[in-house]
Amino acid sequence: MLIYCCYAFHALADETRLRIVHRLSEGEQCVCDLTDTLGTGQSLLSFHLKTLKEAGILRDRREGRWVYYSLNFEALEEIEKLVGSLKAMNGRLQAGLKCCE
Amino acid sequence: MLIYCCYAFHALADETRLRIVHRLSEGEQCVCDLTDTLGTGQSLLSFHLKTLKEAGILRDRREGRWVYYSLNFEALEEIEKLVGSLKAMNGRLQAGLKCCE
DNA sequence: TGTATCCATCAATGAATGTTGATGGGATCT
DNA sequence: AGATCCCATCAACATTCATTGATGGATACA
Repeated sequence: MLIYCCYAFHALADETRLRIVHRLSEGEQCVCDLTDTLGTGQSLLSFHLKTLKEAGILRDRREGRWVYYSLNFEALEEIEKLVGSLKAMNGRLQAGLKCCE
Repeated sequence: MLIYCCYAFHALADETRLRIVHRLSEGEQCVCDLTDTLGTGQSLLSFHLKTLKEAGILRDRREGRWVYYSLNFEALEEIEKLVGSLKAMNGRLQAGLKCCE
């Protein structure tokens, strides 16, 4: 889980990719729409989409000439769970309890 | 918020740093303890601690010769909020509603 | 069949980053 | 004051990564 999140964090640790994710949080989009919206070169955008996809954060779906990308709900949940678990242990210790895992 | 989380994600996008964060989730520790636990060189560990601190994820506190590091609860909450908001919008669209921001 | 569109891949370049070893600064102890 | 311990910083190197432009593959349309 730590290792997976390491990949996921790396995928999210880029301004262009975060903007992509933010756009896709509004719903699935094809590459050409993202190119227009983000003002990025098509080649570069494709590289970032691949990075996000390989990290499990995006899914893709082909429809004719177009490829649609969308967020992978489960990946976001994994990240949220990890961060939450760190917080949880922190909170327990702040309350004077011990970690039992 | 996106920009801040970009820095935070970058800080977390490293296996050594994730292990540091995981250790510190059990409570604050001084650098020499972390050096023993993680088996990392002292110089390298100091570099990673600085990276995490500059991203706002860690706090440090000096006590005599020792410097103690601990997690910054607020930073983790920011990350959790961002990831959660992405999920939330995604969910709304899956339910057929529109994003109104 | 030929052309146009959408997208991925490749090669090349420059910048950023992780790692190591050596040095130095600050605090404690004798 | 001198020695020792904890930690940060510096220089140097190798590696990774973002970016760009060119090429190619797949699909749709005339």
